[in-house]
Amino acid sequence: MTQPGGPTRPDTDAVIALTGRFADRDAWQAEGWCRIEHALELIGTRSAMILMREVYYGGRRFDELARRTGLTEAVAAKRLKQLVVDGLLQRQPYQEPGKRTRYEYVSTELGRDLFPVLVALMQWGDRLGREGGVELVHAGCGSPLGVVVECANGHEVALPDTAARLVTDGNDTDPHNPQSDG
Amino acid sequence: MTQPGGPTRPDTDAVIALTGRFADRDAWQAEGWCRIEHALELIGTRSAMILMREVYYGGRRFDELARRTGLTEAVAAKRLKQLVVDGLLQRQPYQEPGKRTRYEYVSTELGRDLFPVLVALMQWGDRLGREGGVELVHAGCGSPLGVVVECANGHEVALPDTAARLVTDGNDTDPHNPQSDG
DNA sequence: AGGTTGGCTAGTGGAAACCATAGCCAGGAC
DNA sequence: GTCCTGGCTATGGTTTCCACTAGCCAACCT
Repeated sequence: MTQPGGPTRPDTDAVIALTGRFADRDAWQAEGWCRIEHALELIGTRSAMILMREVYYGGRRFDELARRTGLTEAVAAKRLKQLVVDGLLQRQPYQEPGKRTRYEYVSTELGRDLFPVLVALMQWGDRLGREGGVELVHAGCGSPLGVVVECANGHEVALPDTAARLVTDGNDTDPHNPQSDG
Repeated sequence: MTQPGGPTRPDTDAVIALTGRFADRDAWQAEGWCRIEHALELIGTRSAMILMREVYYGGRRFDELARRTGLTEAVAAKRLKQLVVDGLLQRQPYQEPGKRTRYEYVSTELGRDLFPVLVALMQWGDRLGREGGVELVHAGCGSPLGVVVECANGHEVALPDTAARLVTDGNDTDPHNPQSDG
């Protein structure tokens, strides 16, 4: 798994193998390459994450979301506005009989795609061993949810079987074409 | 899926069904019940997350981690110390020939269990459509990684098939025993 | 003994996150 | 009209995050 002539530090049991141009890890401190950081720019605050949680739990209206998250209205308003700008939520008009038109917040597809992140966090949070809490279960069979890391070919992938590469490297560094490796 | 006599707001297409005592969502704003918040207490900062990222990428030594994350040494030192206290990392002595004993940071099992969270975040970050970046692939077949939400019985679970319940409710609210629902 | 290096620690400051309280505004209820 | 209510907005404060700069300390080297 180690690149020939690659990193100064040998691979160990439980790390991700760096391949291609990314094998020179120290060349990539510059910002803009890490998708985790991109994700955290949008949902890196506690308020953003728990507001999305409440939307998943069916919360829609402003005061509902503010109250159930325990956030102040000021923080909830600011964060909801940002989540709409960022495309995770959208405002939808609604009208209860005899009331004026209001807006509620519902998930966009981008927001719904956050589901695995929430599940992964809850699963990891479960390992922290605090008492009680809420867990997610499969409505069909009642057993608890978790996430499984898989590749696009459907293989379950453990940490030692993982490699990292720059997308601009294409597939020329994948193990099937080792001769083209820089 | 809607609880009989349940919440005031009807279920919609893409939310998690609240079951049992948790169906009264407004009774649970108190802190301590949400595993997402527990998780975020430990890895809720950008610095914690990207330090873990670098450990996954094989970083071990202090200056390596500080430099590759782009964090200042002060921030890196503070956060690494906290990650050790929280049990995600541990300090291991090492000695290069002719050098004094130093410590490097390696993942604990708790830290390694964070892997699906990182993958989920990267997968979601990919949807944000920024150029380039690093992606994770299966070393065996070269195809990109993602996470799949599954229940403990191995069923793949989509958002509308998801229910939330309090763990203290046991299984008495699962769909197989609807008569015991309070 | 003095210099160098790796691994921190300390001080300062700005920005962002969060809380608390108070105010505003549109429109149905009266 | 006036009141009330839901949905914000504004102000002010504390805390946390993070950057920058500078300093410290224990070896190892000379």
